[in-house]
Amino acid sequence: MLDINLIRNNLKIVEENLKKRHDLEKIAWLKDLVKKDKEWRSLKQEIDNLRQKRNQISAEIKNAQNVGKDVKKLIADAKNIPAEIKKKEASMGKLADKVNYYLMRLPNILHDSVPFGKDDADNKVIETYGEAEKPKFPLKHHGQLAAELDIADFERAVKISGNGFFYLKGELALLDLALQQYAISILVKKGFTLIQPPFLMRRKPYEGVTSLDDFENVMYKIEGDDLYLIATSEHPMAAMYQNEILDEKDLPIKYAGLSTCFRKEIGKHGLDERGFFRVHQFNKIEQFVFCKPEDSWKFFEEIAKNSATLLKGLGIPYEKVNVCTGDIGIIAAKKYDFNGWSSREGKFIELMSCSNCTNYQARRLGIKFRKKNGEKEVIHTLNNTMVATTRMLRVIIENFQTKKGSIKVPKVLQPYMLKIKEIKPKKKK
RNA sequence: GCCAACGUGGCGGAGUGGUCAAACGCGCUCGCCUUGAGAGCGAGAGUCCGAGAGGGCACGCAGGUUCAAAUCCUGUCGUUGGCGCCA
Repeated sequence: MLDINLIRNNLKIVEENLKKRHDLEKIAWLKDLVKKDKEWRSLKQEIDNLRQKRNQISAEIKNAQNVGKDVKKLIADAKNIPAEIKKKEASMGKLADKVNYYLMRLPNILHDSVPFGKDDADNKVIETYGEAEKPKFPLKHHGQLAAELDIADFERAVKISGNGFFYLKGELALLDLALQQYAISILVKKGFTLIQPPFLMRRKPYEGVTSLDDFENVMYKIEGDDLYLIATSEHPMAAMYQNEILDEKDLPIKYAGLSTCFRKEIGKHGLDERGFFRVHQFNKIEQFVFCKPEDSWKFFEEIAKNSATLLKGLGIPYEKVNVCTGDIGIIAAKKYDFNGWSSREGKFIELMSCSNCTNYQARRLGIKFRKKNGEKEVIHTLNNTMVATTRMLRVIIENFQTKKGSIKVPKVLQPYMLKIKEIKPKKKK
């Protein structure tokens, strides 16, 4: 959410920002927003004056009663005021709702280093690692190979839970855990605290961390309870300090969120969307940082580097992309995507998404910090995927498969999976 | 899940329809004093509108009653205790 004072005092900045984002239809909102805000303020003044009058008469009534005077006339005077206040409050409420509607939907102010562009074609690759090689033999689709090796069962999962679910078995289940543990080990060494949040959240705090559309399109609701399955641990982590004032000396707070994620949305049907790419349930380690405003760009680079460390460790070629002004979401001021190389498909696929939300997310959540001199300021929040296991499993299965149909386990993961070096076809007994 | 009590500042805790928004105590920030620390003294610290003067709101949250609500009523969330259920 944008600061209303920015709109009151620096409308030009907001307008330029919308132009950069190619979000032109929202420019038309600004005029109405300014007008409604003005109306709201003058109405508030009227209401405050009425309240003052009412408070004065109430005090007079009290004083008159104390000296035994008749208060009938005063009470009659006061009697009409509450109704008048109520009427005006209803109009004020409507104005506030509209102002809020705009504020919630106007996007964050972009950082100057975000490349100008229209859509994902204009995103700038700013770093590459490894060789994006074509395979030397025909690679199998990860879902097919996993089924052949009997380390995943999609068909039976469909039978009991529907499309988009899976059983992980044996070495693949171990590999899933190993990825999480490897990710955790990197982050914990960097001073992150591992945190396992609740996997279900109430509606009201959830509204603070996601768009209303998500409730319809993405999130699973528990029938009969005011609870939703989390779509990412970012949500319970961000909501954690809602409406709190943190102490400057406790910052930064760096969390490595560990959770299963649940999402209704599911990709188009077709070969490349089957298997582990778009699924209703997956495990994820997520980086989340609360910090002082002056530190957020430093941490933005730090959490991006952690993702790079993980990909390098696994030996997955990647490109780091500076997402352009037209393709970035409304919450982030700047975003890097990390896309891993899939040699079977011969293209990069999105594995991680790293955002500096500056104070945009925190303002909506009401998270501030108290400075040493007692002043309060809205905090900055950042998040970045460390590893979303199913996507990573897909890349590992496809990139590290051998001609004879086995899968080589990346060296860094071997200590976390009982020293298994290779997932081989099982011998028939 | 049921029953009961409770929910006030950074913390402990007063206040049970109007003189109250925070007595009293602890902690915090700034200043004076001091070589320094401590003690002592003084000032400050919710939020919104307003250039300011000033005013509004705020006692878990949301409603209601009343001229007037921390205080009365209803709902809700939470805490604690008791009972029940249960990996």
